[in-house]
Amino acid sequence: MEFKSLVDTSLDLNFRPLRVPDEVPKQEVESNFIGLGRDLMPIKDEAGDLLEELNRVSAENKKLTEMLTVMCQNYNTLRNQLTEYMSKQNSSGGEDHSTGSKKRKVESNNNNEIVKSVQGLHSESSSSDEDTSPKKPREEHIKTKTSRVYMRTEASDTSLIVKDGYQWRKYGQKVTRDNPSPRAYFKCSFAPTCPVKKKVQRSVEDQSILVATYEGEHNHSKTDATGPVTTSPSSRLNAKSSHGVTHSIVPCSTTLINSTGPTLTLQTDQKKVNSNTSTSTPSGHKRKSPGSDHQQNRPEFQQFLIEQMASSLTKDPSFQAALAAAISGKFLQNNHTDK
DNA sequence: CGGTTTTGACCCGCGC
DNA sequence: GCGCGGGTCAAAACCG
Repeated sequence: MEFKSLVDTSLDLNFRPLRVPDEVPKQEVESNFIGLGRDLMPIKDEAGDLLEELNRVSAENKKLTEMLTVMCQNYNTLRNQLTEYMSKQNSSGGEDHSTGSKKRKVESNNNNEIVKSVQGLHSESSSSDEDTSPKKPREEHIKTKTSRVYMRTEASDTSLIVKDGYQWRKYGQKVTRDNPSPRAYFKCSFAPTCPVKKKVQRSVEDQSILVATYEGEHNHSKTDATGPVTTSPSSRLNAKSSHGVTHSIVPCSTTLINSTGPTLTLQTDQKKVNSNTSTSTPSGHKRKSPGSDHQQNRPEFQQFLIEQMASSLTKDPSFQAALAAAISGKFLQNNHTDK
């Protein structure tokens, strides 16, 4: 995929003095300056020191959350681009015929990407459309084209939501025999005008992978789908840069937040940040936060960094969990020190 | 209040 | 013909 080559992702979070902690976020910091103050300074100095440190940590915390927001935006932008790219490919190449392989089972997929078009694997379209379907009633199945999209999420995330820029209405859920995970059935919200349906189910082999099977083609654009309805978070995100805060979950946070324990802190703060950033330049140009005069203030570096991180997000779920844990850890730390 | 989600019931095709 | 299983319906619950 081209998008992958666009942003190479060797993630380097060490651009700032305080690293994003993988394991010992809070206690290490605490003990560091507690010990420092106890040995060398009187109590007042220690308190001042703590305050200073607290301010620093708060500023970093704020910046981290801003970065996270920007990251989410970039992530979703990339994903939307990818989705559009895939749908273009499907409509151009996947319609006529593809390979003639056929099987219904979910193919094994050891994908590292977050979304994977399975143009080559797909096969489902051919099974129902062309090869072997004298048995199937032909009314719809001959016309409809099917395609599959694989999306990596956290295994703990049970939402079965595949954000593809369209609005979907869930009309059923079923536990199928060959897969313990429930399969969700969605219709396009524009139905009956738009006949598209999709099925979403976790992969049997890798619970962190959602398999979305699309049937039919949208007769409207994604942008048509932007609206007050709730099932299309990614489109909402795109609109968000101009609208400001939405009261639902930030799109990529469905993965991020659901995947980690301390969800509330992160989520509410994202809302805060969003409301802040709504006044600034949208889509990846975040404003400077006060007191940060490191190299990351250079826009090109920021851009590069953001792209790196966004791409990293798309590839490494554990990174998402680690980042969310780090940020929420900071929040907890702040709360703890405030009291 | 309107739209969405949930979920049990129902329908229907397929294999035996 | 019967049972199974996937897909859909529809009423109730939920939500903003």
